[in-house]
Amino acid sequence: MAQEMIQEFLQLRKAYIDQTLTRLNPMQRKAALTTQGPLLILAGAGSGKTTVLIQRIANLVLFGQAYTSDKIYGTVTQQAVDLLRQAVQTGKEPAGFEEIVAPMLSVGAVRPWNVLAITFTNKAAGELKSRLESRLGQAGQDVNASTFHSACVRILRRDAERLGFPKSFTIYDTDDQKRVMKDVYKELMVDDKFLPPRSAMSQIGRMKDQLISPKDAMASPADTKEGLIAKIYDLYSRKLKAAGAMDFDDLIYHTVCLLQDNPDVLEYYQQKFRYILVDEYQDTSIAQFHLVRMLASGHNNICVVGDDDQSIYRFRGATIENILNFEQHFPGAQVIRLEQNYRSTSHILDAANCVIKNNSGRKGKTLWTENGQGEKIQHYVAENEQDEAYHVAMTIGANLKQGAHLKDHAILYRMNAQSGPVETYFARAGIPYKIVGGQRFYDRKEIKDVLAYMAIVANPRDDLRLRRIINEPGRKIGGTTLDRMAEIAGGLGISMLEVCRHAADYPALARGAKAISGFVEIYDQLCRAHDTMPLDTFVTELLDITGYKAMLNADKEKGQDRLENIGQLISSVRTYADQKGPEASLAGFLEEVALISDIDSYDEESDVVVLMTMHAAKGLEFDYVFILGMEEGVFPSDMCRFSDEELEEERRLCYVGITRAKKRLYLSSSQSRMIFGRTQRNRPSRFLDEIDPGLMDEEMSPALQRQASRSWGSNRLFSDDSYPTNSRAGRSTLGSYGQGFGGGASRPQPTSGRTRPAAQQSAARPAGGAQAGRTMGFGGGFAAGSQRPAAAPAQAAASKGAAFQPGDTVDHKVFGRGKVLKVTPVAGDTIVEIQFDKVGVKKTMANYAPIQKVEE
DNA sequence: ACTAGCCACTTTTTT
DNA sequence: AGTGGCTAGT
Repeated sequence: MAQEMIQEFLQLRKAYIDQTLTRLNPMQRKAALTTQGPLLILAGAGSGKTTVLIQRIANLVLFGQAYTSDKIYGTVTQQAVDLLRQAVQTGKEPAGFEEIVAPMLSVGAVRPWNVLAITFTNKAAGELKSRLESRLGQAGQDVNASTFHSACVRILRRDAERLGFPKSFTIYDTDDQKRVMKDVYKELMVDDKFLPPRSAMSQIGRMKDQLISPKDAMASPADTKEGLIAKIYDLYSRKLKAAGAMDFDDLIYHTVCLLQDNPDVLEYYQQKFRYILVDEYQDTSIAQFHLVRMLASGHNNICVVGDDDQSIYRFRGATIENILNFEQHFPGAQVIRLEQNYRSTSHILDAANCVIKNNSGRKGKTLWTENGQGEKIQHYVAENEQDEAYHVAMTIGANLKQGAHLKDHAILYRMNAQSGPVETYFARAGIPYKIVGGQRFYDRKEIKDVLAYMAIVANPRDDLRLRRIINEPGRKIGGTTLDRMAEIAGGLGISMLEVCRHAADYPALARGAKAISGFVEIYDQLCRAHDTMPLDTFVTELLDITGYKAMLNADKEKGQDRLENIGQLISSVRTYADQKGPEASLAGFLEEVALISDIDSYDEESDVVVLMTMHAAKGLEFDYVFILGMEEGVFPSDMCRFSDEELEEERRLCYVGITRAKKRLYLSSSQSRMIFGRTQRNRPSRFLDEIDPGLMDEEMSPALQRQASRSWGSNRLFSDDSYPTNSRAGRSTLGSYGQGFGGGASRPQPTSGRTRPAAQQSAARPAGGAQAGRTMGFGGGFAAGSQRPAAAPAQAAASKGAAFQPGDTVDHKVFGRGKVLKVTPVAGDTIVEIQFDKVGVKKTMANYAPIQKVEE
């Protein structure tokens, strides 16, 4: 009898646990319930892997191994069985459940702080934590979730001294690295033509990713160049160590060294992290693999999630082999594939599959979905990048009319530089947007200066940062003095600041001694301020003590902007201090700044169009996705011309880009594009050719259609000579032209040059032709397609600006209705200030903004 | 020591 | 094309 009761309890317990996973499909469920031993989850794009990760952690914390175990902690009573049955049947926990049944539901439940989850970005870590918190309450916050880099910093902060680094070591960014490298080049008298510093830096980085020490590198140089790199690597490392600094790669490298050389430290972390999860495993490096394997070798509970088709960071040292060879690295590993996609329409998914199947060396999987076909993918052939930007804006406008929001739209591209034309267009048209990536806020000069001041207070050994600000504002401490100082410091093996303190003792510094002691005075003042004040007050005070504020106040041009930026920095210090409470520290803040990336601050709630690279878009999803620059030489990039491996990486990147889209995907290629200061004509990307034509509609820029009709006789523009592989574009152009011509509705439009002298036009506005084309396009679009662009551009521009008067009611495609407040003519255009009903006052450019006068 | 002007280089992607 | 770093001149 008792045995039957126990059996029933076990069955009910299993059912109950199952019930907590109701939203998972069978494969996802299996992944969430497989808690012991090595596990590889091959998760295709949009397969719900984040949900699985969360459910898996929740299952660990709430139930441990109860799902598969026959153990029961406590005595099974009829009451317990009844309560549990009731919970299973009703889906609700009855009174008494918590006290009587809950303790019997778990077998070896895992304490949340014994779980380590590694994510790719800080943002992903934050999201994981907050979703865990809503599932598990406080326990969710106790789970360790962070990036490799932040996890390593935390480990190193405890024990950096064992490696000969101060606990408050500085983290060097790329810019800092470059400066050190410059010194190294000077000291070793390396010719930077023979070996570009960038190349040396990246090769050194790759060595660190492979756990090759400077000694290893020096021991077996394959040729002179490698020998030289080894020497550079060695000196570079010594310099960083002397400065008490680590670069990004060092954070991983030194952590691995620390754990390898200190069994007690390793054991501590093996005990601490009993369950390890690694997301985006396809983008881990060799060093990261070793780190994971060392940590996991205690309990062997290692779960990695990834998609070999989404490996896009090889250039940064990621080795796709980690995921391909997981089963060899961790014997007995189970593998679970998640291939059902919940994100995209089947058209989009099929297109992604079309592209990626051209890669070799894949684990191989095919995503499928139960979502409908959806609309076809659109391929827009633009005349140039302005036309491309214009088309994006128009399409977004049309989507908004259908009820979509700005934030549902993402514009993706290969390189940050491609954001420019779109940005310009959006800014003028008043379309709200945000760029993710590009130059970071923290990369601004004034910010880096203030941070450098903060850094030398935290780490007096940081010579590099000292050099940055010792004469900023000017204190009559010049290059010669600094070089001598560096020499003395190097000779004595002490920091430059230490040399400054005794400047008078060194004859070489006699001339600058007074200025130097003035700086030391300032430095000591800073330290006192730091010791006695809250962090944000300290930074505010710092600006006064150092004279930095006075310097900016004196600068009429850029001073105010820069002070505003610094104001932002101070408020982020305040936010940090509020968040961390008594835990807040200067080093902690600097560390957060060093490791933060732009994507981390991306806020998906704010209703703006978002622009970013496809790399940055990894892990995100949007209803409407635009991928710009689908051209050979742009995407795939020119850099991978000679390497199949790199071409495959580009293709994976394309796969990532396509699979970001939920509802609609817009691809565009441009016939000509200004790139690196040159106008190029690229043929459409091979990735376009790889997509089944049945999945895609093609649309050609109106400007190109007109051109096509003009050159039809000579048949030059789309001859097979100029577009060898673009027969599809050629056909459809002719097709659409043919229709227009056949219907007699359209005649070749006059060129802009005919109605306005070409010389005058180009003098007034270099890209006048293209811009005029856009302006007209907008007009046509807003007149519901009834108007054909026909007027001369100069007139169109002038008349459009003049069409608005204060008091007019206008309709803006993005902001809706509004009243014109003010009209200000400017060179070639008109600023129209509008009070909108919903979004307040905005300024727009008449020629660019999607506005139309409304008769009342 | 500082400034102005010139040249060269940039850009593939980022923790 | 733009920026940043470097040189030469004051």
